[in-house]
Amino acid sequence: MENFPNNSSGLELSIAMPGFSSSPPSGESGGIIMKAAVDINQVPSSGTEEECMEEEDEISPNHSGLAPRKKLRLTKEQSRLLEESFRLNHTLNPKQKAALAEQLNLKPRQVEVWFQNRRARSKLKQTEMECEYLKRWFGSLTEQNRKLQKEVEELRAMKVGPPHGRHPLPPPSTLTMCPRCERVTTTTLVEKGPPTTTTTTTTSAAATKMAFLQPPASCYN
DNA sequence: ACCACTGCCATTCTTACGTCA
DNA sequence: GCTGACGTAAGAATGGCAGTG
Repeated sequence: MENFPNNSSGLELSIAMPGFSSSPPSGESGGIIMKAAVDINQVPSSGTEEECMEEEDEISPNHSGLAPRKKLRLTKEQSRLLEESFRLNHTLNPKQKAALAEQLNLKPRQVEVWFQNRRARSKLKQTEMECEYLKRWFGSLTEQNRKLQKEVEELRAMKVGPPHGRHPLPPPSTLTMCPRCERVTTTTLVEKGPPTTTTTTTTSAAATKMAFLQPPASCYN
């Protein structure tokens, strides 16, 4: 059973989102090929931006207004290694940071910043996906609400005067939302049973329409 | 209480790309 | 087709704040 991500640090949805491709995180934005992209196997030669940066950023640029800060563009290989590390760990301890920085020929601070920004991008992506998910959920609930309203109207009509020998309607159902996890359930009342006897199912309509609709793991705890 | 360190966040700013005249 | 101006997205970097040991 897939779980809705309930830890924001997890940052990885395991749900299938229609219209969303789990694109490679950062690096190449939307298939854009950067002109300045360096060959993976190419060792940065003297004069590449990385080394310029390495040399220049000893000089504290910026808000003095004098030396405009130079922006480093990571090579594909550097990005690849960073992504690989990120996949393993979303945060680095000082040792890992230093080792990675040395391996990439970057400063520890740069590695740190990259991870910082990478976490932010993940979170943003996560938020966007959750937003989309909630929109779809809302749409589904609206539809379900519409059906239930219709059902209520039919029941009211029956109460006024049911035709003789008419096939009985299915028992009325209600939507309830778990206040803790906001999981919506459809509750069907069973006639002649004790008041607590209900058959509770997850919103089947929504669940079938939206394969990604999964209750949070906390719900099962 | 103070300090150093670290993560997060909002923001700035550079760079590369696409579009258009 | 080429070119320069302009707008925009991506992402590297910065500064500030809060939490922690």
